[in-house]
Amino acid sequence: MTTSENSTITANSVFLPVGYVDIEATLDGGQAFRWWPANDGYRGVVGRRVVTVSEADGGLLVTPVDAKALDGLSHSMLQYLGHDQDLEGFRTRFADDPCLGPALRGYSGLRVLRQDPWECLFSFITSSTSNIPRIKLNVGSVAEKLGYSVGPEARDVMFPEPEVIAEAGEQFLRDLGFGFRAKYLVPAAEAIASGRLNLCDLRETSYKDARAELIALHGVGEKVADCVLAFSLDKPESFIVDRHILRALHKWYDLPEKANLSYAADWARDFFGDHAALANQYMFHRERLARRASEWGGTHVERALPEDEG
DNA sequence: GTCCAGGGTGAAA
DNA sequence: TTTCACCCTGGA
Repeated sequence: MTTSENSTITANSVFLPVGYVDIEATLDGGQAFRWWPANDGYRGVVGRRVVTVSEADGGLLVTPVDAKALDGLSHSMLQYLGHDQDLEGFRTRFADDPCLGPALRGYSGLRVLRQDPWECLFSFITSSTSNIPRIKLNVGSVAEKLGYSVGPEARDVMFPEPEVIAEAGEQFLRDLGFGFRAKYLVPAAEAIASGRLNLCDLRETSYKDARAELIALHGVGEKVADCVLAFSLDKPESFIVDRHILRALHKWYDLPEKANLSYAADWARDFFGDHAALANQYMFHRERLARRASEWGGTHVERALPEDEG
């Protein structure tokens, strides 16, 4: 067993001392779409590795399916989990915020992921007028059909390269149930395959310029662009507004009556600054819990502790 | 069985 | 600035 400041490695897994992380809300809460429940945790693909992630005391336990894949695993996982983000600064700054304060005390384990930009872009173009179960179905099926296998199960695949998607073509995606989104996905794949657009370069580009480059793609509007910027391109100042978030902003903050989605996003970026993406996730999660509670005929109550399993 | 909403976007009015 | 078509899947 070896120990470092960042992780503890045992025979077949790595412990990441990253504090409490709510893996269901973080990995399966609408940021990423290819994590599946497995042995008291979630199984998915990060880089070239199939891993199982489970919550452990004071952090996360990460177990690669291939036991030889331990080298560099903790670094890769810390990157993926956005561990370099300013979570502490965010917690301190918004501890007394009327919306975020209770959210932070109730479920502190949310993180903003740092995903592969191409898979992220593909997923959020797919998300247009869709819902999470269907996005998972679509993204999962194209991955299984075209992705490079890196493990024993059908889902253990790397997301197909843009070249492969471009080659497969629009009809292929339509046949998989992508609907009208297929006509956006193939040109996007071609733009990246041809080198006309380099997604990873956008990590070094300013928020504003990177956003403009994404929106230039057909099928990518402000909402999808902000998802990709927040969840894969290192833009913590990104803020995603859908109608639920818009309602939350009106409810908790003094937003002008006439504010539309676009105005609200500008306002939120200005208000939350470099913590906008984190604020966004906590707000979204709070709204989602509240909605779920009301659908079940009750009211959402803030909890002091995460999910105590009965 | 029908009806409808779902983390939108682009084009036309 | 507002309205509408676009595909289709799961839940009510």
